[in-house]
Amino acid sequence: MGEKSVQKKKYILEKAREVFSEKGFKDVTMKDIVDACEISRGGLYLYFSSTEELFLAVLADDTPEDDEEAVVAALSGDATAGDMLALFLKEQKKEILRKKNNLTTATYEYFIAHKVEERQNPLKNQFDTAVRIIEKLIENGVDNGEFYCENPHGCARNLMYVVEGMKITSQTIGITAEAIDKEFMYVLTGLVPDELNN
Amino acid sequence: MGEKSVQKKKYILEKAREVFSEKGFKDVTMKDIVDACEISRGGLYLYFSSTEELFLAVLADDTPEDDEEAVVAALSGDATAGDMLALFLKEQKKEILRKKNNLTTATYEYFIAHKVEERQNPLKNQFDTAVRIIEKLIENGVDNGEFYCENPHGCARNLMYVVEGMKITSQTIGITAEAIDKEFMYVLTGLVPDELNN
Amino acid sequence: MGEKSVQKKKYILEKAREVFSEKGFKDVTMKDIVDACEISRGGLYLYFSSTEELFLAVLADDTPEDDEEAVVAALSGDATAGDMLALFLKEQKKEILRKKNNLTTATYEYFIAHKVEERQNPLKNQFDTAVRIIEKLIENGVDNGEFYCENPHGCARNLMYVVEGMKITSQTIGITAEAIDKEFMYVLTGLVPDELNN
Amino acid sequence: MGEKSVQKKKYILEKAREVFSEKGFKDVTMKDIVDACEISRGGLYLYFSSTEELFLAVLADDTPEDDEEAVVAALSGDATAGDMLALFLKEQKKEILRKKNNLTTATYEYFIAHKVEERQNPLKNQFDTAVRIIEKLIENGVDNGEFYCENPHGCARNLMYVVEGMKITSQTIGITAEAIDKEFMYVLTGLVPDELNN
DNA sequence: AATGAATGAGCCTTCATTCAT
DNA sequence: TATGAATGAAGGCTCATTCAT
Repeated sequence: MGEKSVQKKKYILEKAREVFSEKGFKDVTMKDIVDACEISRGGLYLYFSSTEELFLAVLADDTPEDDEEAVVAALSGDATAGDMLALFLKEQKKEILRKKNNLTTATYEYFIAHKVEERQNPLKNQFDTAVRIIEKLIENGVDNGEFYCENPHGCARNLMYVVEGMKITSQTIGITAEAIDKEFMYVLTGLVPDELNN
Repeated sequence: MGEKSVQKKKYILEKAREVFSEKGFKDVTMKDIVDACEISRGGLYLYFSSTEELFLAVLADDTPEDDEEAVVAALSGDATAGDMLALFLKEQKKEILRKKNNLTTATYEYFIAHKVEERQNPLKNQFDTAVRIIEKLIENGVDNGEFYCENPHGCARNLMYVVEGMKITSQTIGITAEAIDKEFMYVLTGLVPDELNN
Repeated sequence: MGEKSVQKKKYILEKAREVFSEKGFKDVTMKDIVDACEISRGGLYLYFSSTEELFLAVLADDTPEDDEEAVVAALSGDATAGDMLALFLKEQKKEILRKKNNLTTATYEYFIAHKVEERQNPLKNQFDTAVRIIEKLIENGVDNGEFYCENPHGCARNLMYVVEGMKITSQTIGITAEAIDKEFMYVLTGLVPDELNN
Repeated sequence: MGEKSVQKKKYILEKAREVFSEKGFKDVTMKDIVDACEISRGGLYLYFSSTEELFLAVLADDTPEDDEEAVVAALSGDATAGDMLALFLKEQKKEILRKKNNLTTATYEYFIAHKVEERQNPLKNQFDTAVRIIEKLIENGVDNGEFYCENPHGCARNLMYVVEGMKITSQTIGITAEAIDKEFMYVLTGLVPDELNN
């Protein structure tokens, strides 16, 4: 596959991303992709042979770097732990509320229907990565007295389950920005040393 | 609709429940239901005209009572608050891990794809009901010294988001009984008065 | 499947027979059958789900009785053995030359491509039945002095291989009525007692 | 077309032969050939523009010489007529039973579906050539007293129909080495002078 | 000569939905 | 009420064939 094909493959993935973000996973047909890309049916099959394959490629296309960026930002910045945690939560909030170009629905639909080996499950990897980042942040915060926490790992994991809970709630029930803030506030309050809470 | 029809409708819902619990929502066709019920295609349409309608009816069929039972049990029992909360969490755990006759997948699939008016969203109602129950339990616990908690409502809500997070995680990534226990333990630890934690 | 459906199934088989006799087996698509029957695509699938299934049904539909008739005619008639053998060969000739409503092409195409358990192979059964019939005829002829033959079974088998050879030759190279006559004559000459040959 | 092109054409035919011998004729697509040759789609079309053209070229590529060789061998050898006929039949038997690199299936599929002018029909030519060879052999045998036969041409033709019959039987029903031997034996017995048969 | 991306026709198959009985 | 045959739209997929490079 030459240089040109690589371009086209990228182009298809871009368009596919739009389609998945709009229709989720299960409702998307190869025809939808074909229409979105304005190419021929056969043309699409030269690059991808199923919506499954396409979706995994879309996912692979954008998650790794993002994670890496986040990790780098989290560990190398010289902001305080509190600032960084706040930043992280702000990102999560944006993600939870994001309307356009949001693969959450498609991702849930896909992974609900396709049981995947843990090792290769990108959701698992994202979750674990996030937990590690938060844990590190909390530890830093504890070290310099910003936070009080006896079990940073447990706390980080707990926070991520809350985030997951809000993500899915946002998809199925709906959630407001205020509700997210309130929730994060609740969690953060538990981290702040008692003397500062008063 | 006569007595007979009511019977038949119930029968169809029972069978439909089995189908949804096995295949989720999106993969279920009217034909699947017809086959499961061993009735005619036309016959099914006399009662339900789409899988959407059917699924909502299935949901309506079994959630209300269950919730009610739970509420009643929670408020009228004479067990301690701690026992009752433990019981509640045990139920949640069972639900999260349950393999057979589990509508979770179908429910997620349905409500991810169908945005529903908040008021009529059964997931919303279940969530809120659960929060109220837990809140009440915590308050009771605080009153009699079993628990320590400055914000019972926030704590209850937080717990439910964690539960939601674990539910969806169980569907998409997978989760072990141990992981659930650890998580519940973490939350409960935060509720126990400090002097008891040591 | 009710009375009506049985009618329709018969109707489809009739039409399918025409299609197979015109186009052979491999070139026939479900669409060809649909068009010939003037029914809907889905309609056809209610009765048959592949051209393979259809073709086997077409075959099953007309071979058994024919064979039986032949057997009965061959063994119960009161014509001489010579007359009956001549009749049999005349039938074979007609079959070899038949243009319309001829499943030979389709049959060859089908069984060349689909290896079938010997027991269930209709071609095998037809061949063996024919051999038995001829053998019986020859034996009768020998008994009453019409024929001379030391190995009726071998002779019958040989004759059938010749018939098979002419059938396939007719399909691939082409064969004339004269060529068939000449060939049958050659075989028959070997059966007639020497004194009559001169 | 330069020297180089001739080489490539030969190469393609070799590979095509393998494909046809494995898949018959009708199931072979241009893509199959392209894949087998590991050349480009467009590249193949420079040499052959359909599987029909390819198949005819494959046939033309290997039959003429073989026949010629056979003829030469049959007429120039100094073996006895009986030995030579036995050799010929042994070759036929090998051909009938041959599994690998066997164009029989493809050939039947092709010529069943494509009616060809007699003159240009390679099957016709092969058949006629074979008949001539056998006829000659029998005549030689009769001349030197090995055989007894009043109609060498008829006998040769008959033998070839039997061979054809066994070939197609081998494709559609299946045939054993023993069945072939038995059949050849039957035919040969008819050629041996009576005094030798006892 | 050679490549291989691209096209679009064409077949397969499944379903929701209707309707005569 | 209940049946189930029938329809036709829709999506999946594969190929022969072309064409710009």
